[in-house]
Amino acid sequence: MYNAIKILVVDDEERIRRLLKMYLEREEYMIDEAENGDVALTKALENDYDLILLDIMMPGKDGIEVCRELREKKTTPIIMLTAKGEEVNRVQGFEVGTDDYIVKPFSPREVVLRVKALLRRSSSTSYMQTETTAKDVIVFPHLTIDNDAHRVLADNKEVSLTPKEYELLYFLAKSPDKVFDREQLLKEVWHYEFFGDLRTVDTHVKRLREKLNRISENAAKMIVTVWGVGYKFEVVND
Amino acid sequence: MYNAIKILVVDDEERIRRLLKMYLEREEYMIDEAENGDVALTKALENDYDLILLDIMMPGKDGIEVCRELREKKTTPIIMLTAKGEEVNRVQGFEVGTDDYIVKPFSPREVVLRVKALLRRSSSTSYMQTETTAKDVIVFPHLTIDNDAHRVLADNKEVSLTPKEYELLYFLAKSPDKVFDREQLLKEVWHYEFFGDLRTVDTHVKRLREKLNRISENAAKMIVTVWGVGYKFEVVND
DNA sequence: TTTTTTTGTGACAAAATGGTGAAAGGTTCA
DNA sequence: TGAACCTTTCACCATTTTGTCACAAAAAAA
Repeated sequence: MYNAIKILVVDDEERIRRLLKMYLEREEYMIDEAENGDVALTKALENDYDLILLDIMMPGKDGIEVCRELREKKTTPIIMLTAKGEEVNRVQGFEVGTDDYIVKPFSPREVVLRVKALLRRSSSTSYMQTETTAKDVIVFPHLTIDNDAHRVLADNKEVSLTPKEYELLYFLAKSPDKVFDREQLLKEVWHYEFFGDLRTVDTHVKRLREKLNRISENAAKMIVTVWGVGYKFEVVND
Repeated sequence: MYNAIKILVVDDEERIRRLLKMYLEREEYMIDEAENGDVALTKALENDYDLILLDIMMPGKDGIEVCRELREKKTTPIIMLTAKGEEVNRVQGFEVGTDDYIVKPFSPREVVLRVKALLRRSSSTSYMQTETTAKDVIVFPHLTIDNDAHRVLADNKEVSLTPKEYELLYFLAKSPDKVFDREQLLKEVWHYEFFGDLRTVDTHVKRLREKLNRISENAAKMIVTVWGVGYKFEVVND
């Protein structure tokens, strides 16, 4: 099964784990198990689970502690399983960073509902994409330009560019396959009224290629010299 | 005054009670006082307070005990007043059913802020608790911003920020991976019509980083300078 | 091939920019 | 009111970025 939603079930009681697993697998989720806090933490850090069902009461490292420690590294959605009413306060009280809780004894149907609800919420709410605003991102093979973050990724690794380098690349990439001569580039990217040295453009192209090339040869190849005219951005076939 | 919001202030020190009463009356709340645990409990059970400010350290029945006993009968929102350090754990450690806490010595501004936030939360939440409540909490690895309580936790330790520092951080964190130039920040965070010195932003960023860094290097790293443009909030990989 | 034109490149000084500490101006509070 | 705190401004400094040039390399033309 590809792209399956992965859920980690953490409880010291084998019976409970088996129960949860059964119901959740019926919903096509992929279930992983952990029988104590330490195992849970290890697994949660190593894998990117879509959700974690976490019992509070466990010998050794308890659920709240696991939650705390995990939150220092990840924001995986967590649903707490609590034995009694009282415990709810502990979870609900402050900033443990849980997303929901379920009180035992729970009905399997309820668990499934909560899991679905939380998955729905977190897939749309996660901090990665809080805003509904359309993002300004240009994606090419080997090269991504995120204009919101002012970030350039070549083969998924960040390329650190200076402002002018960035603007030049962004300008060219906005109009792929279109050639610009040096005058146009000075006017559009440099916003000069009257021109400086046309060769300034060359120098920046040089530096840009250099930085891209350091990370991805393919990305660098996309800035193409058009002899006698200027430069253009072009998607090349490897 | 009809429909006034009633708050019970519990502390054995007369000075503290007077102080709290002063701040809160300025906000049009109706204040009642109790100088020890037993009186507090009696009053709290007889009246329907909208909120209780409860000191932990008191001769006789202490705050935690009062809270416990009260919780058997009522769900009145409670903010704990704690002296330094250790005590926070007892409250924050989720043993009791408190809703928020304030560490002494407190700033009046903070008290009023917390009181307002908790009143807002508990009035809209009624008995439906977690389900419908849209909590305004942003969680990142190493950093949590609880906009309800106006509290920032870096690696689960509280960071005490000034109002401007807090607003700046919150604003940036609300839109991760988005760069804002200094003008935008002045406009959005400072609400300036006409601009002041753009470098004011730098100074605040400096102090914000300083405070975060004092507690968590990883948290501080999330405020990223984008050279030639401005600042952004970004989740970094260690 | 040789010559001419155009582009790539390294070096370097000038300019721009952000970090920072201190001081001045405001605000809040006991 | 004065003290403590917060905010803003400013000037200095280190660092980064930029524009320019001279020369090497490459491509086109003769």
